[in-house]
Order: sequence, then C-alpha cells, then structure tokens
Amino acid sequence: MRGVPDSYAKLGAVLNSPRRRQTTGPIIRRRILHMSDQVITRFAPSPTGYLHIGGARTALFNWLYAKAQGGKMLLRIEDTDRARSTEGAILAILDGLRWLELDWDGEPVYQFSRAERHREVAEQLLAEGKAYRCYATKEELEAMREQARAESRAPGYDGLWRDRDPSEAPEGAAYVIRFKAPQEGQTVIEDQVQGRVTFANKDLDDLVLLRSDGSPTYMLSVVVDDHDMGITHVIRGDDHLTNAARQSQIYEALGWERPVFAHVPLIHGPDGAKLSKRHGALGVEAYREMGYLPAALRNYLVRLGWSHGDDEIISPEQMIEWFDVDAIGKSAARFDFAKLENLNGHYIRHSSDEALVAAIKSLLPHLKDGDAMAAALESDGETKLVQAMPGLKERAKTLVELIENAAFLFAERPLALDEKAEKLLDDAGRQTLSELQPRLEALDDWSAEPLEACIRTFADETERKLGKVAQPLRAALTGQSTSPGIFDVLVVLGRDEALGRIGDQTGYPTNA
RNA sequence: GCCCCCUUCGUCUAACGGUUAGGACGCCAGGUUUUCAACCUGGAAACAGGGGUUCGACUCCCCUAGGGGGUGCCA
Repeated sequence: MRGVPDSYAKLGAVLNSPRRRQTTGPIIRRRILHMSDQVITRFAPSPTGYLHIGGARTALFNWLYAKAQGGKMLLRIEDTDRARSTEGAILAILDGLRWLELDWDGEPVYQFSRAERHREVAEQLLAEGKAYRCYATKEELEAMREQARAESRAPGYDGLWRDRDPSEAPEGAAYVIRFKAPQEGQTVIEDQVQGRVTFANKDLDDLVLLRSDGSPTYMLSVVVDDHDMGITHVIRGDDHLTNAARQSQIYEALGWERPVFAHVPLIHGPDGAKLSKRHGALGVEAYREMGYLPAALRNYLVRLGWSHGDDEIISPEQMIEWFDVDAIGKSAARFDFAKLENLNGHYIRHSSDEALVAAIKSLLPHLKDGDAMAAALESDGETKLVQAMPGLKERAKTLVELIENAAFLFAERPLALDEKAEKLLDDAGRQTLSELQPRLEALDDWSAEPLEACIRTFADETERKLGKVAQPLRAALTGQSTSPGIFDVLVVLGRDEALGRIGDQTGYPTNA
C-alpha cells in the first residue's frame, strides 16, 4: 500500500497542474473520499467477439493503474446480450488476456448471472418513482425519432409514458421500465482524461433499464455491478463518454457514489478511420500468430495515447512505476505496424536464447505450418536452435521471421535453393566451393576460429574477396542469400551436415 | 440533424506563456560489414486556418474547417 503522505503529495500535484485547475472542486471531494480506499479497476469486455487491440489496451491501462496504485483489477464479462454473447468469445478474451500476461484478481464476474440483482434495483427505482413503465411500441418509438429529427431536436424518447397513468396502458401490453432522467440542469463528468465534460440533461432521454422480457440493459447493469464490485476507477474507451453521463444520473438516483471516470481515446486504423478487420482490429491472437511478443505489444500499446517524456522502451517495472491516467492524451491514435515491428525486434534481440526457443515452441501449435519444426524440436533440434539463436535473433522482427530464418537448420538434404541462392551458385560459385571443400574436409577442429581462419586464408590465397567465398557457401549451406554469420552457420550445422550440403552443390560427395 | 470530444513532422509523441519546436518509428544519404539485420553519423519532415488576450503564444479564449465518438428494448 502506498503511504498516505505520498498520496497527498500526488493529489497536490494533480490539483496543481494547470490542466486540472478548472476542475478543482469536485475532484477534491471525490479524491479525498477514496483516499484511504484501495483502488479497484475493472476490465469489462462484452463477449461478442475476440479481444481486439483497443480492448487489449484498455485492459492494459486498467491493469497498470491498479498495479501502480497497489490496487486490484477485476474482470467482468458483460454478457447481458444473450443473442450476441458466445462461449467462444469468452474463451478468446480470457486466453488473450493470459497471453498478454494481464492477470485479474479473483474470478471473472459474469454479468448475466447478476440479472436478478439488476432487476431488483430497477424495481426499487420504480417503487421510488424514479423509473416508470413505458408501453410505447416499436412503431411509436420510430415515429418519435423521425419527428425529433424533423424538428432538429435531440432524438430520443420524448417521455410519452413518463407521466401517464399505467391504467391507460392497453390490456396485457408489454412494457419496459424506463429511467426517469432529470429534464433540466446538466450532468457534469469530471473525467480524468477528458477533463470536465458537461451534458445538458435535456439531451439525455429516459433510457430503458429493464427490457420487456424483464432482462436488464447494459446501462443499468454496469452501474449496479460497478457499485457492488466496489469499482473506484472506470477506465474505458471514450465511446462510453456519453454513457458516463447517463450512468451518473442513475448513480445519483440510487444515492450511490460515482466512481472516478477516465475515458481514453480510441485507436484508429492506419488511415485514420475506425479500426476495421482489415487493418488492426484483429484479435490479440492474430498478433500472437504474427509473432509478436507480449512484452513488445504491451510496450507499443502503452505508448499509444500515453507517454512518459521521451521514453520509448519501457520495462514492465517502469511501466507500473510511471503509469498514471493523467498522462493519457485526449486525441485518438493510429495503429502503426512499422513501429510495433521495430519494438518487437528490440524485444527479440534482448530476449535470452532459451526464452525465445520457449516462445517459439509455444507459438508453433498456433501456426499453420508449425508441425514440421515442432517435430524437429522434439527430437534433437532444440539444441541446434538454441545454439543458432544468437545469430538468428539479431535478424528477426517477429517470431515468425525467426522461425523462417531458422528453417535451414532443419532442412533435409539436398537443399532447395531460392532464386538468389541459385544465382550465387553459378559456375564461379560452384568452382569456389569445389576448391574450398578439400580444405574444409582436412580441418580437424570444426569450430568457429579454425573455420574462419581456414576460409580467410583460402580467400587470401586464391585472391578472392571474402564475400566471394562466403556468399556461395551461404547459398549451399542455407539455400538462401541471407543468414546469420557464415562461420556460425558452419558450426551450428556441424561438420557432417555442412560438408554434405557443400558436396551436394559441388557434385563431389564428401567422404570425410 | 442533435450532443460530446479531438487537431504538433507521414505515424506515435515531448512542450505545460519566452526552445534554433525535442525524441521515437518510418524515409533518404553516408559509415561499418562475409549476406541480411543490428549499430553509428548526417538529412528532409510538424504547431489545421482565422481572430483575440498578452511585452511575448504550440501553450489561454472565441470562431471556422477537418476528424472521431454518441444518438437502440447493443455493449
């Protein structure tokens, strides 16, 4: 737990920042109320699809804030829409969070299981005259909207049944329970990211709390659950900003204290438009399959909208230490794969060889063509892969690339050559290898230094530049024109395999 | 239509009334080099526009334009 003096210092800093100056009053009140309490955030996805990148960042922010404050992050599955919620989506979301290493406290709360409690609260509001039965039909509602539009008014429910006596209702007609929202004055949100946001109450209509089938709507459920779960800070996408106003009214009606709100701007696609499947609203599992490391993705995501000076590479520890919602920007960010790749490359280069092999092993089952390498690793390939890793990891931006670049290790003789390798192994190239082959065969210590000495001497003596020797050799050994350092390749492959691959190209099978 | 929010290099961002407007990714040029990466050096590249306030505005206010979100018996 954070010490009290520290919290006060922090509060002071927040209140004194020019950005917050205008919102002093209300913030003081709420902040002090929470001062002694533990921070409890929540991530509340609706299981209607995978965990997309925006959701992942929201989860990360909630997680970071909870960690930074020594609090908790709870997980709530908002599955009140029975038609659209699926078991598969729930699994995908949990799996995605685990992969990103964002753990939550306690068991996930399934919102649907709390429907009875939600209904109870709706009935209470009804009994207190803060809600009412509405018998309007679909057609009536549609007409209402059109008329509002025609009159340039805010569209929405016009209060048709707000003050009507229920006895006027048609016999046995279906009804919903609507919230009797205040019609005058304004509702103010003191948002930790957006600042003070004011809504005129006349623009906020009487929302539905309970559907005609008796099921609670999202707007009711969130308020009740956030309250019952003791949520102190609601950090979510700013597509919920208007909802915050409506929810505030419900809190007010219930006499409950509101949580602190922080609405973070959305993530857009590279073209600035809303994220669509084509450019980035992929499930996090897609990022795993593209070979991104969770740490790299987290680092990328945290910098999308949040900053700490000029820091770019931020360790998990620093992230937790530095994170705070008031450093979150107010404008939307575009998703940029190039930067993600760059970061991922950095994290790959700085991972241990063993960690990368482990990451590859856990990724392989998720890859279409992962079986072959998985099998190779099962037998004796793992040692080779670890051995080759220092050279490989310098050259890969994703695990997928790493896997592709490592493929030559496990390739069966004779190797298939790609186009560039084919070119390198022209007559001159093969001639070079033919001359080199006996020297290598004669070598009795097949390790890096002797190999390098041997090849450099060979190049010198035959008046060839090293590249003229290394490239054909690389082509013969890997089937490609690029690879880790050639001496390392020679060593990792081992004497027999290396000489065998060279022999395949020179046409002189080696006996050595 | 109505309501709310946003606007610094192509992208992510720093700046919190006084800077040659900084960093990162990407891009370009050079270096290093057995290939490719990595790495090093250098370069091009931004305050959306217009009004105020002020001795002084990227920073504060207003308007315009552009972008985004919301406007459900979805969440």
